[in-house]
Amino acid sequence: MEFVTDSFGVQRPSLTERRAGRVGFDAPATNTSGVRVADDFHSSSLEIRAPYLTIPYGLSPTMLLDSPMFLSNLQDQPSPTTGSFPSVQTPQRSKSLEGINPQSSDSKPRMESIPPSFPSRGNQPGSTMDLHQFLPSMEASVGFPPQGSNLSSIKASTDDVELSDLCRGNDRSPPPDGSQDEENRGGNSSFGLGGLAEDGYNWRKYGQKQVKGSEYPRSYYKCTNLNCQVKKKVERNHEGQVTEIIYKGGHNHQKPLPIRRPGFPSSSSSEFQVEGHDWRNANDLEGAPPHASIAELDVSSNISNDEDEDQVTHGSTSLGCDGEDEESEAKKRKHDVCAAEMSASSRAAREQKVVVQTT
DNA sequence: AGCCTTTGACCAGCG
DNA sequence: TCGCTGGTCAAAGGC
Ligand SMILES: [Zn+2]
Repeated sequence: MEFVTDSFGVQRPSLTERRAGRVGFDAPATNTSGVRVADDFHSSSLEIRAPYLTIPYGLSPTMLLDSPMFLSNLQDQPSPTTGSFPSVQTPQRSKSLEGINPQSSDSKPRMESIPPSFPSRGNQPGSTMDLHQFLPSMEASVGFPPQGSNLSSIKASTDDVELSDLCRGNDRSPPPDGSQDEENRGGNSSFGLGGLAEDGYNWRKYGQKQVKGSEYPRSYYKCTNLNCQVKKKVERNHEGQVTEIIYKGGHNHQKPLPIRRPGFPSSSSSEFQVEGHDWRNANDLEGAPPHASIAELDVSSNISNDEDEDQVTHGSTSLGCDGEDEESEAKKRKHDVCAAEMSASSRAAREQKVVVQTT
């Protein structure tokens, strides 16, 4: 991706023109459908993915990232990797970093969003952090396996953040089966889970493609917020579970108002609760909105880690009041949630582990 | 009407 | 220069 000045995501004039010119289509031959199944798995993505962090399912990546504990621990707790406990290693940035942070003029655009905050902490390349400590706290704040969310693992790299094995439906991106509509429509997701990886933002899918390194198709999403060019790539397996999520850029706005009703997850807001945790309530609340923190975080990620906290705190979240339509949505969501929960429970048995790998 | 997903095609980077 | 690949566009259609 390419970065871009500030108009990232926006149709570039040149492009537009070009496209306009070709309207009638010529249809050469690009066959998107040429699905290739991971043959050389990892070929291109390897570098990027190599470094990753696997987190117990139920944890929200965002939370992770936002969690001060987590961050601080990453930074301060270098320790050897123990077999039983996770450790994090910070990879050095890989090539593809680009970002997009239009808003922060000073920062170069780059890609990463949630993750950014994550990696930003442990930027020392090659360093290994012990996650023992932050885990507990995270769990606590997150509320462990949140219903409906099946985050089984998260991968994070300095470049892009990757969340792996998120539960299906977490993302509002459509499941393979086609039930997607429920999830996506109007930014409401059926599972509501909005995706753990989700951060409580609204996303619009703008493309899908079979990526060579991955077995599953990758979906591309953009933040629907005006002026926000954050993007994310989501990969889902045949079951609809999110296997990987990569965020790019940082949000320059607050999360959409969640409609949160006790006991019910909300659609867009569902994302807040994806992990059974409400961003607004947690420590991350304040600013945790991935957006803000991320945007800046990633900026600092290359450099120092000190500022993370500031950024993390700087966002103020409005606890949104409930909207009217909220109820109807809530109902709808409830329904979805139930489904999600069911599946979640079945998946509960998944291994909960944190694995960090470095290149 | 508005917003979203789907989907085929185009574009750009890279080897 | 060519082909591959990832990313994006935008028309079409759904809700
Ligand atoms: Zn945004």
